[in-house]
Amino acid sequence: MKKQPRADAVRNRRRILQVAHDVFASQGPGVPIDRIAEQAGVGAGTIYRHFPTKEALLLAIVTEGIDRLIVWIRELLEIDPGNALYQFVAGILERGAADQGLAADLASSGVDIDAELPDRHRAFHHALDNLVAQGQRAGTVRSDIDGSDLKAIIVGLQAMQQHREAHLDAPLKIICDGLRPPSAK
Amino acid sequence: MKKQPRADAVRNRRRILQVAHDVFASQGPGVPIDRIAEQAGVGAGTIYRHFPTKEALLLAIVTEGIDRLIVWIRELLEIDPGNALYQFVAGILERGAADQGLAADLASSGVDIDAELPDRHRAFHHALDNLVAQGQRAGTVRSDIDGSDLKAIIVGLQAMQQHREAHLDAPLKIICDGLRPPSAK
Amino acid sequence: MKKQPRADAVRNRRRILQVAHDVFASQGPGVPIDRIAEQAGVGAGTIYRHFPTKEALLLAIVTEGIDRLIVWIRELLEIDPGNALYQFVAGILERGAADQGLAADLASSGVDIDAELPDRHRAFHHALDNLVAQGQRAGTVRSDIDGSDLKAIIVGLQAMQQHREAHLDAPLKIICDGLRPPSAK
Amino acid sequence: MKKQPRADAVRNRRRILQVAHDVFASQGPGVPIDRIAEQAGVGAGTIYRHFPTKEALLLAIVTEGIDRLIVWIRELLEIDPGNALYQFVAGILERGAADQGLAADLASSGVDIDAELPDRHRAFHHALDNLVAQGQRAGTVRSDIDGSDLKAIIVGLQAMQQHREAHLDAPLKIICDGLRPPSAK
DNA sequence: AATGAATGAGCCTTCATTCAT
DNA sequence: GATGAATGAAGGCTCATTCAT
Repeated sequence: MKKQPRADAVRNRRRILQVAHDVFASQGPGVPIDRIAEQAGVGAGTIYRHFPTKEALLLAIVTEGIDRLIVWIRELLEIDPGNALYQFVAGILERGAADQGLAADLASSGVDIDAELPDRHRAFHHALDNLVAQGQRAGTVRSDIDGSDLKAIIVGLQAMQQHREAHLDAPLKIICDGLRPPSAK
Repeated sequence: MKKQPRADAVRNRRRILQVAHDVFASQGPGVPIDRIAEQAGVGAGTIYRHFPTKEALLLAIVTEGIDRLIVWIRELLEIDPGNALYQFVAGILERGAADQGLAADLASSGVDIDAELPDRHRAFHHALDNLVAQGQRAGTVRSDIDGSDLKAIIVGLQAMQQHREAHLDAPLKIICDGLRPPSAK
Repeated sequence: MKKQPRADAVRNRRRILQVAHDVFASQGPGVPIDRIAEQAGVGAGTIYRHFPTKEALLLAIVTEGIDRLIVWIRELLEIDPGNALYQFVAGILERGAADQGLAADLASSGVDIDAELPDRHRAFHHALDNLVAQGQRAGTVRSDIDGSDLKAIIVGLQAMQQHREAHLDAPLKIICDGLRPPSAK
Repeated sequence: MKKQPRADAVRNRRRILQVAHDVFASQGPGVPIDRIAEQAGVGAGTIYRHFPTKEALLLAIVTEGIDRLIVWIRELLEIDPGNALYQFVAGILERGAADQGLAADLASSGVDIDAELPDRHRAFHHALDNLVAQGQRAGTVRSDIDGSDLKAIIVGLQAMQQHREAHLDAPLKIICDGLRPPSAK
C-alpha cells in the first residue's frame, strides 16, 4: 500500500503550484525555477522532488487551469444553460484568463498541450461542445458552430486579454453578437 | 555623400531578414542566433554586423511585418472600401500572418513593441482607424467600434491562426458577423 | 537568524579566491573565468554563484589584498614605528605584493577601485597616512610628504616588482634614501 | 630593387600610427582595431596591410616611443649632462609618458617587449647607462646605480603617472633626492 | 524530505583576422 | 592598395537539473 505523503510535502506541493502559477502568469514561463523556489520559500530541489521537470510544473499548472475551466463551465450550465456560453466568454476576459495565457506561451514554446494532456484535452473539448450545444438548444447560439470553433475563439480572447491596451468591451460585444443566431441580433 | 552599401551586404541583410522571419515565426523568438546564422549560411558575426542585437533583429522583422500590413490595408481600401475590413480580417487568417504572431511572442517575452517602434505603432493604428471608419461610412461595419477594437480583434485572430487545430472558417464567420451593423445580419 | 553557510560552500569560496588570486596575479585580469574554474576544480557556474560578476571576483581579491596590507601596516607600526615605512616599502618588493599589481591591471582595464571600494580606499589611505606620520614623528621620514605621496610610491614599486628584470636593491635604496629627512642622509 | 611605396600608403601608415598611439594611450590596448580604423578614417583591412597583427601595431608604437625617448636622452645629455637624468625623470611624469604606459599594459598582457624588440632594448639600455654614467661623472648622481636601476625607476614613474590621483611633485622629489649622491643632499 | 550548492551546456555578443569587391 | 563585410573562435553569464549534506 502506498505510504501517505507527509503533511508538509502536501503543503509544499500546493504552495509551489500556487506560487508558480502567479509567477509564470505575471512574468511568463521564462522565469528561472530558482525564482519560484525563492518566492515559495523552498529550495529548488524541493520543486524537483514534486515535479520532474520545469515543463512538468508548467503542465501541472495548465492542467489545474483547464480543470477549473471545466468546473466553471459545468456550474454556468447548471444555472443558466442559454446564457452560459456568453457568461463564459465574458469571464475569460475578466478574470483568471492569465491561467491560459500560459497555455499560449507554452504552445508557442513548442509544447503541445493537447498531446501531453490528452485526457484534459478531451474533457475540455467535451465541456466546450456541451456549452455550445446547450446554447444552441436554447436558441441563443448560432447553429453552425461547435466546440472546436469555440476553442479557437477562446484562444483569441486570451490573446486579446494578454496584450490588451485598453478596454475590451467592444471586442467582446463583437464576438458575442457574432455568436448569436442570425435572427437574434 | 554616403556611399551606397555593397551589393553582397545588401543581399546578406535581406537573406538574414527572410530566414530570421521564417525561423522565428515557426519556432518563436527563443531560437539561438546561431541557428539562424546557420540557416542563412552566414557566420553569427554577420548577423551582428547588420543588427546590433537579437532584439534589434526581431524588431526589424516586426517592423517589416507591420509595414506590409499597412500597405496591404491601403490597397484593400483603394479597391473596395466597404469590404476592405472583411478582406483584411480574412486575410490575416489565411496568409502567413505569422508576422505578428511574432509580435505576440515578442510581447510575451517582455519587449514592448509600441514603445520600441512608436512611429509604426502610430502608423498602424492610423491605418486601422481608417479601415474601420471607411467601413462605417459605407455602412458595412457597426458604428460602435474603432481602430483600437480592431487591433484587439487582430491580436485574437493571430493567436487563433498560430494555435489553429482545424479550419477557422466558423470563427472567422463569427467575427465578421459580429463586426457588421445590427441591421445587416 | 541567518543560517550559517554550508561547509563545502565556504571551502569552495576560499578555494576560488585563492586560485583566482594566483591566476589573475600571474596572468592578468584577462584570463577567462573558465580557466580559473578549471584550476579550482569547480564548474564555471560555481564561481558565479559566489561572485555575481567577474569584476566582483576581482574586486573581492583586491579587497583582500588591501586588507592584508592594512593589517600588515598596523603590525609594523606596533613593532617599530620609526622604521615601519621602510620595512613596508621593502616588503612590497619582496613578497608577492602582486596583490596590488592586480589593482594596477584592473585600473588600466577601466575599473575604478577607489570608486568601487570606497571604504577600503579610505581605510588604506588612513593606514598610509599613519605610516608616514609616525615615521615623521620619529624623525626617520622627511616631513614634506603624506600618505598620498606614499600611495604613488607604492604604485611605482608594484610596477617595478611586476616588470622586474633584475634585482631591485638599488631602486629600493634610491626610494628609501629619498624618503629620509635631509639631515639623515 | 624595391618599389617605392605609394605616397598615400606612406601617409596612411603614419596616420594609423598616430591615431593608434592616441587611442591606445587613452583607452588602453583593449580597444578594437575597428575603432582605430574608424578614427583614422581607413578600413580595418588597411591597418592589416601595414601591420600584420594587432600586436605588431602595438610594438610599432612602442618602438617609436622608445626611439623618441632615446633621442630625447641624447638631446638632454648634449645640453646639460649633469642634470640630464633629472630632467628626464621629471619629463617622464610631465609629458608623453603615456607612450609607455602602453609598454606596461603590453607587458602585463604577456608580451615581452625586450624579447620582441631586442635592438631597441639594447639601444634604450645603452642610452640609460649613458644618462646615469654622465650624471655620475658630473657628480650629480649617486655612484652605486646603473642604467638597469634607472629602468626600474622609470617603470615605477610611468605607473605612478598612469594611476595618478593627485600631484606627483612629492614622489618626484623623493626619487630625485634618492638619486643624488649622499653628499649632495 | 528538504535544502541549496554545484554542474555544465548553451546563449548572446565581441573582435582579431581574412577575403571578396 | 584600400575597403569594409564576413568569419568564427572565445568569453561572460544564465539556468535547468543533479547531488551532497
